Formats: sequence, structure tokens, C-alpha cells
Amino acid sequence: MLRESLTYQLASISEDAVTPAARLFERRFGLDVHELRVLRLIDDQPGVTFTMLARQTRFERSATSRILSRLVKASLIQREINDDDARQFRLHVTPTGKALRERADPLSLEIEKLILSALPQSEQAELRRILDKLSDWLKAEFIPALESRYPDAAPTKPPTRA
Amino acid sequence: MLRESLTYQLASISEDAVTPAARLFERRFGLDVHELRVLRLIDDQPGVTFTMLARQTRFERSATSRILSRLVKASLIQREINDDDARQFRLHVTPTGKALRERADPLSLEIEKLILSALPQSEQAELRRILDKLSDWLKAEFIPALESRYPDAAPTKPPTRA
DNA sequence: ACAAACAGTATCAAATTGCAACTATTTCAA
DNA sequence: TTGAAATAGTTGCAATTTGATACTGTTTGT
Repeated sequence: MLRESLTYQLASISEDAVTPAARLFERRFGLDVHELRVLRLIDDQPGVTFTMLARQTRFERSATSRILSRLVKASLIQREINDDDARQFRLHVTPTGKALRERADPLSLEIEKLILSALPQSEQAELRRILDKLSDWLKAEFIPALESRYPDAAPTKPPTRA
Repeated sequence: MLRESLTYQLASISEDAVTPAARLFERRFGLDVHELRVLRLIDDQPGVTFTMLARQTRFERSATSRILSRLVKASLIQREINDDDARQFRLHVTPTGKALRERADPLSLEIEKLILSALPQSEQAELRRILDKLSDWLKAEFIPALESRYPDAAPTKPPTRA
């Protein structure tokens, strides 16, 4: 009988942790976690462009665009055309958006502290260290390693060029 | 600037790890990770009942039922009515299903080993230990803890009974 | 023998996704 | 300087996924 896989365990943990917390954020701020994440990304990089943003969100461009529209409609984000290149928007968080974020961040930190309260201090730090290492490795090296061991793992779409 | 949240980091890791591997399983075995998981659950508990199974899958009953139907159609799982209670099915993996699982398990183990190759042995063990602890705590204590600190985190549906 | 509860499936509308088409602007080259 | 190709971002649409509800068949208990 196979031990529960690491990937499944990670997915379970994140789901168990995220789902209940997400409901709380939605109740309090009217934003789901995706919207909140986009708000934060923009706030941390005032003037980002849509394309830059979409690269960071890990959802599709179209999904990102729709989230953005909702944030704009809610007056949390402001789009303004870039003087240098009128195809681009520069994105900014409005004062309302900043105020919302300032209320949301402490709650995020509290919840995170609550989750980590399952572990002694020493293990909290250790976990973070290990996860950082693991995510760096996954982003940079996992896919190449996987595809070199299992050539059939490669995506079909962009193959070796016709 | 808020550090990337733990929950988000966990979700990212699991997605980065799962998505490329899932494609491989689909190619090789024609099963997605959910189906494979259900197959394994049944194989580990021959004769489970649908309700028991649905409790373990963490998807909805209707989703579980659909997955099950696909597995049955593919002749990997067999449903037979329970003699004691004809409302229930007892689920069994067919020989075909067992054969498939026997091919899939080694691949799972290899991929897991590959992912963990990012870490030295000592940290691999440490990670597992900490994650086990964390997931136990989340399953048993997180929701109550969250709801007692933030009463508005409670689900709306089953409230305090009218 | 009949009402209520239970196991599991099927159905259908709503939400989500991903792709491709589309508009507007810029670039570059003839 | 004009027009083809590339780029930024949005929108429409079809396909899939989801979730709730209804439904069938069986059992339980009175």
C-alpha cells in the first residue's frame, strides 16, 4: 500500500488551509483570493503593465484580464494608458484599494500565524527554509529533469518546431 | 511588502509539482490524477462502499460518482450490490485495474524521488515529519480554531439550527 | 403495509476555462 | 508615408466543470 504521495499531501494541506480562510476574506472584503492576490501584486509594483502582471499570476491572461476588470469596476485599481506606448496600461492601486489592503494584510498574517501555531518555532523556520528551497528547485529544474527522464512528459503544443 | 503567504507557497509548490506529472500519467495510463486516486483508494480497501469512498476523496459526491462511472466503464472497477444491503455497492478493482495500478505506482515513486532530490536526505525526512504534523493539525483543529477567533468564518449553510 | 430515511445516480443550470478572434497601437522597412 | 507584421490587452464563445436538486430503488421501523 503506497504511502500518500508528497504532491497529494501538499495539495491537501494547501486546500485545507486555504478554503476556510478564503471564505473569511470574501465575507470581510468582498474579494476572493485571486482578486486579493492581483491587488497585492499591483500594489507592490505600482505602474505594472498587464503583461507583466499576467506572467506573475499563474492564471491565463484572459482570466487575469477579467479579474482586473472587476477590480477596476470596484474602484480598487486604476488603469491609465502609458504615455510612451499607448497599447499598454499602467496599473495603480487607488486609495480605496490601498485602504482595503491595509485591512487585509493583518488578517493574512494572523491566519498564517494561527496555522503555524501547529509547530514549534524551530520547525516553523525549518519548514519555510525547506519550502523555499523546494519551490526554487521546482520552478527552475523540475520540468527539464522530468522531461529528460520521461520524454513523453513534454507538452504537445510547442514541439520541436515544424 | 508582505512576504508570500505560506498557503500560497504551498499551493504553488503543489501545482508546480502536480501539473507536469499529471500529464505524464494521463499519457501513459489514460487516467487523470483524480481517477488514479480513486482507483488506489478502492484497491487499498476492497469492498468499500460509495459513501465511504466519497468521504475520503475530498471531492463532491457527485464528482466522485462520475469518476467512478468512468472507471467502471473502463473496466478498472467493478460495482457489485452488497448482499446485506442492496442500496449499497461494494467496489472492487478488476484485474485490469490492478495491473494498471502496478504500472502506475513505480512511476509515482520515481517522480516523488525526483522532486525530493532537491533536498538532502536529512531535509527530506524533516519535511515529511513537519508536513505530517501540519496536516494532522489542520484536519483536526484549524477550522474550530479559526471559527472561534473569527466567528464570521463559519459556513452559512449549517448554522446554529433554527 | 406505509412513511421516513438512506445509498447512489442523473439531470440541469451556473460558473469557469481556454482558445481564438478582435481592436488599437506601434514598429519597421520599402 | 504607407502598409505589413508585431504587440498589448479585451471580449466572445464553446467546452468543460461544478453544485444543487430531483429522482430511483432499498431498507427500516412502526
